Amino acid sequence: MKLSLKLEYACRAMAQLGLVYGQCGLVHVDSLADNERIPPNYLVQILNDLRNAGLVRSRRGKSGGYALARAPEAISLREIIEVVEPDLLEDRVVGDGVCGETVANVWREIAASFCMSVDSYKLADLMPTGRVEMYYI
Amino acid sequence: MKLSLKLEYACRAMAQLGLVYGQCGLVHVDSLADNERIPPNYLVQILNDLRNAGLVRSRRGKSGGYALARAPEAISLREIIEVVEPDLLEDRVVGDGVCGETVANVWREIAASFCMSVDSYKLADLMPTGRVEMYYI
DNA sequence: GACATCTTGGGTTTTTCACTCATAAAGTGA
DNA sequence: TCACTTTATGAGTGAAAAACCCAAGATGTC
Repeated sequence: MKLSLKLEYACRAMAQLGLVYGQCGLVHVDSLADNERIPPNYLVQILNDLRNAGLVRSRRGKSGGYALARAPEAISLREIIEVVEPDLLEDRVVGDGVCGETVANVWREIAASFCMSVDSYKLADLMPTGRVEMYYI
Repeated sequence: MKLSLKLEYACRAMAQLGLVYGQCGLVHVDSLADNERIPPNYLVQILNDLRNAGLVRSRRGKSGGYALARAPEAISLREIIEVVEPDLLEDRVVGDGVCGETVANVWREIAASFCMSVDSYKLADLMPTGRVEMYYI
């Protein structure tokens, strides 16, 4: 399963936000970037996309930062993929030539089962459960 | 499901070869390329890979060409992927940061289910069943 | 108003994709 | 043996995408 760095970053950042969900404090980009080893400048773009999609909310200025817009159990992995790498969910098969149709049909089935799979995973499944070493700022 | 052109070409070419399996004649590259709308020069490379992997056999010179090495029912979609785009089957997750581990675990599960899925599809499933318009040379 | 933080848009570097082309190797038929 | 046909192989190329970096602006808090 070839997943892009961008998608992995998004999953990790969301999981990290999930860990502090309910503590009603916002997390800074730099904090997220440090904890998950993500280039800060790149993470900003990803968080921006997630915010525009309504998965994350943010505030500017001093004591600004990011937080989940919903509970980790209410956000599916599929929603994250949809924001960051929508092509992974759509089945883009050309379907040209004599066997194009049948080949495309098979891939459509495979894609459908993949979609169902990522839809059943929730953000909570991406979060570590036990005691986690975290550095709050 | 974002599949590369190369993989789709491979599926279509293999399916096309499957259609003439058992007729003990070899198919030319140009014939395959025409029937499946694939750039001939590119198709040569793909067929070469498939041959090195033992999925296809070939002969040069006049009356040369390509044919399946096994029956369409005995070749799984997974084998084709393994040759043309192996990254799709391996789960390349970095797994860095605080949530890297858990995120990687989830993707491993998803990848495993994907592998099983493509393993259950056979080349025969990619071939059109009814009467097909084909131009034999 | 000073400062910290998010926001936005553009730019850059590296890699991958999807080919093309030239040349070599090998088989066929005369 | 020679001409011809077909596959074999490796190098090269143009465009696009991936993975970033940076700067200037907007918006908060103190």
